[in-house]
Amino acid sequence: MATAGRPRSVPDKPSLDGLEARWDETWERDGTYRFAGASTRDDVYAIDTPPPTVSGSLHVGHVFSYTHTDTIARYQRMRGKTVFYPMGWDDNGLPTERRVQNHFGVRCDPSLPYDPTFEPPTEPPKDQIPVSRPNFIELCERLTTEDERAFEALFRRLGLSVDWHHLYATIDERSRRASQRAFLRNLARGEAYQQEAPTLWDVDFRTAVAQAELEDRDQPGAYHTLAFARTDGSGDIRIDTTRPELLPACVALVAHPDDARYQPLFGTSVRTPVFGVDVPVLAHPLADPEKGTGIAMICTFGDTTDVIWWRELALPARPVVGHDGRILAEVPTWITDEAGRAAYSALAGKTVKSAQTAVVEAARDSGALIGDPRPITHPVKFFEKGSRPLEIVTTRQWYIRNGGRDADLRDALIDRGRSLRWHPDHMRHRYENWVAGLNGDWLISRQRFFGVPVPLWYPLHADGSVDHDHPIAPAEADLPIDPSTDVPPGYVADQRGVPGGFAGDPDVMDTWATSSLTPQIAGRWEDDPDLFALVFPMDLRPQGHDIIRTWLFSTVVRAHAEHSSLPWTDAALSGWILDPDRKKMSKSKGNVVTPMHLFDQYGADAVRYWSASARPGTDTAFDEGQMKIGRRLAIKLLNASKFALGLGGADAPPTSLDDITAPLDKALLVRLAALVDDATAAFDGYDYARALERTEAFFWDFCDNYLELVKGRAYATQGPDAAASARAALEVALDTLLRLFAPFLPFATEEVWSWWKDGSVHRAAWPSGTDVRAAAGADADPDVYRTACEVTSAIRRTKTEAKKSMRAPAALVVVLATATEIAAVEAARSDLMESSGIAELRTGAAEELAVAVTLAED
RNA sequence: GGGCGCGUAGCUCAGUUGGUCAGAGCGCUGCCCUUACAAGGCAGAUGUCGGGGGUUCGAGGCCCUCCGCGCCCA
Repeated sequence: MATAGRPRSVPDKPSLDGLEARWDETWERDGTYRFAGASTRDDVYAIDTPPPTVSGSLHVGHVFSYTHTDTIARYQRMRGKTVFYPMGWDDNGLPTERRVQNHFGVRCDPSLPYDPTFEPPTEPPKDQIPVSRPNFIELCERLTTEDERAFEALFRRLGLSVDWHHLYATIDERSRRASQRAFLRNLARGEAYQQEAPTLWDVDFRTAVAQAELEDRDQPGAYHTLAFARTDGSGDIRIDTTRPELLPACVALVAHPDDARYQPLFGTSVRTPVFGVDVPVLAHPLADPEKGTGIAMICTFGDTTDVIWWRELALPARPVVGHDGRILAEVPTWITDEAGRAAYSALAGKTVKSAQTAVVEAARDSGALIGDPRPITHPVKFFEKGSRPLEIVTTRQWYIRNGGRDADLRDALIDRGRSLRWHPDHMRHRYENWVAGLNGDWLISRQRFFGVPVPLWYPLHADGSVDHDHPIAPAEADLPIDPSTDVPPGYVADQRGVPGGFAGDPDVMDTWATSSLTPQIAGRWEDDPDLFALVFPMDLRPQGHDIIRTWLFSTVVRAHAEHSSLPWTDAALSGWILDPDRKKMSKSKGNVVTPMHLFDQYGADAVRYWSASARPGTDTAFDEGQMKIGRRLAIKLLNASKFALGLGGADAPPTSLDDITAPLDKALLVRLAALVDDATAAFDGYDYARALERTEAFFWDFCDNYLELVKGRAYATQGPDAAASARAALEVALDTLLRLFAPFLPFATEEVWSWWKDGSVHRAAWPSGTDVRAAAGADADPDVYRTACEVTSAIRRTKTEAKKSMRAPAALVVVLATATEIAAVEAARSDLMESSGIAELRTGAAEELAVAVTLAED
């Protein structure tokens, strides 16, 4: 804390302009934020930075949440940690796939071999050129380079203290290797398995999707009442359904076992209208007696409840919807009735929507439709990126166990969540609710083309069919591999696709299957064991609260499986940016604010100030007003610093802590020590907003009151010793405040630091309350400061009410107060008299502080 | 329907274990060209702390209940 005796260079007119470019360059040149390595894990603070989707556009949400993390990173660095703060780009997945297709006019065809000479045409052609998956990945990396530059420029402008030497991309070789290695180890341990099963399916993307990627959307629909004739001829049973088009896939009717209305019918059978298929009437507790007529038709498969009924009641599978979302062309064998077969033929090839119209017409004609359809609005499951309702089709898929079908694993994962420190704490409920509500394992295979390939091949039987039961895995040393191009051990390329040969797994993995390994990817798991040992498990996962069920949970699943640990000790959940109408800001809503102009207008420190003002986890309205305040704060910091450092000129004699003798100065510092303790505790609890708020409040008071009180004395109007006390206290205060502000205002604080100190404030030590308290001295009395401020405030009020200038002299000020307060006034007497222009200051005893001011005659 | 969060000045929000806790900033009003700062400074006004019960000597802070808003999950 001792101040260096270095010549000062305080500018005449401090300014925020140009600070960002200048300091970014200096920090880069000096390696200020480089991860220099450390001797032990305890010396390191490692951050699992969220890789932004680089094919998305820049928006203020990026500056918002990344600022929160950066304040923590800077705090930890100042606490003496070697901070591991990498950056990643998320270029793996559907958004990039679509961009690459459109930009280059290509499409990925994994059946093609890699062409090392391929060059896309300069203009995208009308018809997309099919290219191999490795070629497609190369084009992705080429295209995203420019997006990455834009993101890096943004983050540098924002002043993120990221170590840009630790950069990864989720489709790069390192990520593919980690992703495939983790999968193969899951497979070897039995945590990954394949299964042919009903699967939620997006008919537009033509891929399976996982439970975590679902969302319910309210959709218009209609209840249709259909009459099923009892096969014993004793009447009919009426059911309500919103999906009459699935009538040909009906395998049973089901009612609640306790439902007296239907109990007599259990075990009997009915005939489906229109299609004439006999199906049983069964009992199952999931049937809701309150819903519709209380009895439902089970179709394979209309929704996830159908899947449960199908499994638990051991029903046959009668699929009628194809992977394209259209009714299968071939008339099913289970429809034997001639009229039924004719009715089905009329549906073949129709979308489910037009099939519904056709079935309803047919049912109406046959008299099976009772009354008119009754419109309703109901929640329907969608792929979160999709535009049509999901269907359920039976396909072979790869799964990773996540506790959805195993109570022990689920409990273990819930325990992991409980031992994670959540900021804010209540976010842990989202995790627990999600894990407790899982109803299946994590489906990781996707029938897409771009992504990390499932790293497996399969032998082909003599008849050319695929032997899924004996997958062939590559050696870890060969990773990453692409089974569409690489040849499995023991085979030659010519055997691809021929009977007795091999076939590559055509699927890629879910992007979360790779993103769930960001701690391993960033920490160079297995590629650099020394680094990995220093950074894993990491300290912090910062992320949005909307992806707890996906990113956070899946990362916990992978670390639990591979490392038997949590991937990090702390998770900090940031909120969303809302537009002024309090709607979530998102690209699809078209209410996104791009950030670059905000830096031009307010400066990076100001934008950071707005971000850091938001409490952790709180959704926050976009507010340029806050940025104006932040800008004012940064300018104020420059100006106040100029004043404090400019006293006595550039070659003012160095001060020492021993110079601090004035009670008012001691009082300021003892209050400052309390602030340091407060800000430190706030940061230790990940509450950067509180640390900022306290520091800011102290600083404004410091400027408005302390600086005004000591200004004259600091100019040496009361002699050199009194001046030295003020200057020394000012330096301690400024030194401390700069450090406290450094995580929030990295540019302004660094600028001021450079006026009088060597090195970077961002590598300086976080202040110690104990040290500041020691500088204040054991006899420091905070009441001196408080009382002096109250008296000053009263005098100012009098002058304001009299419409006088603050410089107007006061002939007489009488302070009536308690003995303690009078002692305080006496201790600050000379500063009070000088700062308020008091000719005569008297005191008198009273129970409450009262200040009587007589202004001088004009 | 279940879980979680939130309702405090016109606006945006602080108020950590119940006892100067009724606050800050913006906005508004008035004053001041004060030698760090006029893209400033000083000062001022504004609230049955969502409603109603309860616990307590004492409640924005605790308990119950109701109303409204948001998010997550069914």
